[in-house]
Amino acid sequence: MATLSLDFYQSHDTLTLSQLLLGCELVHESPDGTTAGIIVETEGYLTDDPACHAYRRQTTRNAAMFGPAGTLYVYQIYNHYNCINVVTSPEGIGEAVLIRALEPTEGLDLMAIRRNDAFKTGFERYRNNTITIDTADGQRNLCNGPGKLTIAMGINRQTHNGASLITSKLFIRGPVLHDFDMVTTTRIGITQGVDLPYRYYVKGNRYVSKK
DNA sequence: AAATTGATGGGCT
DNA sequence: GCCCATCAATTTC
Repeated sequence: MATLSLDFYQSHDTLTLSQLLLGCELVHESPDGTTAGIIVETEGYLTDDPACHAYRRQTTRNAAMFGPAGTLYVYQIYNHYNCINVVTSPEGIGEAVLIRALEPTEGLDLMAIRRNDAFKTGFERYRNNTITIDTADGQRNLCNGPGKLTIAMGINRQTHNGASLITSKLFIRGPVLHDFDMVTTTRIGITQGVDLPYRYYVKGNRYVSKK
């Protein structure tokens, strides 16, 4: 399946893209190896939406959101975690799609190594945690949340915030999942705009972070 | 089973 | 100083 083009990111509004990205495959061809997973859960953030990081003004943190469509916005949340967004608005406007969960398809062993390394260097209380991919539960645990998938895919703020999904080693391939039912609901973990139905996920998919 | 809480970085309200 | 688009252990029905 072909890599999504600039034209694709430019041709739809943010909420449409939030839905169209479901079933597409996020791929990272890193120096350590390739990992990939099907996007099964997204949230849209709009410029007139109080929950959006770009709601007020451009700052050093949210600057990438004001880049062209197809730019990656990576931000840090709650200490050690990062979350990734696809910018979906023209340059100068800050809208994006948060990728909240992946169904892993490639490089599960590398994902587990990265998650386990993160446990060792992360919060002291989780240092003894281990993920194994021998079980279905272990595999489900790799990428079923925005903080987890960012670790498993080897994405970090330093090298990926502001990067282009069109020209870099991190990109999205066109839909590999077809004919699924989609659930539309409210977003998770926010304190503003809590009633807006901007969260979408693949119905029945076991890798979705939360029902 | 569900609700609560601790960890403690980095950018601003 | 204060506030988080989280994760996983712990506590509480």
